[in-house]
Amino acid sequence: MQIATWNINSLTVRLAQVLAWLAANPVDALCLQELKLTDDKFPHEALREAGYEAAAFGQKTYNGVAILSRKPLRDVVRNVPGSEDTQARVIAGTLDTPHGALRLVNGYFVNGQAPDSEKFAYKMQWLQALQDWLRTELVAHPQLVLVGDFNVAPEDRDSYDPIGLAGTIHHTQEERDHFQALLALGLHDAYRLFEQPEKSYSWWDYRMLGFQKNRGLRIDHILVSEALRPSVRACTIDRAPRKNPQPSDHAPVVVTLAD
DNA sequence: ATGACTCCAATGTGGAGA
Repeated sequence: MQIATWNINSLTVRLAQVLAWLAANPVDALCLQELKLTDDKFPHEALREAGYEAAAFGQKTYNGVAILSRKPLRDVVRNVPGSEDTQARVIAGTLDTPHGALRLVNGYFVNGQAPDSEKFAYKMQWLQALQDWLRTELVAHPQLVLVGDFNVAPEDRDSYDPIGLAGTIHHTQEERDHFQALLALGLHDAYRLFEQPEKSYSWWDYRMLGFQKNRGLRIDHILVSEALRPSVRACTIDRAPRKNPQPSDHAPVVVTLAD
């Protein structure tokens, strides 16, 4: 089975591209971030015609996450329970597979703006709350996949300019420590389970021909639990949609698990 | 370069993203 994650930077603007991508890549589940629309405007019907059900968690203007799936998603949770977060950043649900229940957690992690900002402090709190929740989620759901736009470049090789950007947002030690703390829960970066091309990124700035010059960051990730690790067959970044007219600034990441 | 590009809310221009 295949699970994908894609920050589409407005589902209103990108719906046609999402449908085209799904037609070419009929994954079992697609996790979206930055819907930028309220739930009453979510395009359930267009997605249903494409063969996907959706659990959405949106808000006006900013944020918003959804899980699209070919088969029903159950036990859906919106945001980290008890977190009182006013921003729509997490949606989770369970898919029943031939190998048992698979818990899927989709996050639009806080950007954090700058290391000395209030938004960065919020990012740190948010990451801690996610970590604390996932610790218990993993006990309840040994087969768990955490996907999303993490807004963290975990290592220097995940940035086009690790020296020039050292200590700036996405590159700070605090953010990387949080990423490592997620791995320490018993999660594995699916992309790094395989040999990958150098300079592999999932996001490129719209400005200054960022994509054309491959000045990007690898900040969209798929983490799999220990129980799922032996099942992972591949993990790839699909750069093709970034070449579309009016693209999202992020590319989809896809993991393939043994059937 | 407090930039660049894109989206949103809104019709002025600024916030936010990363």
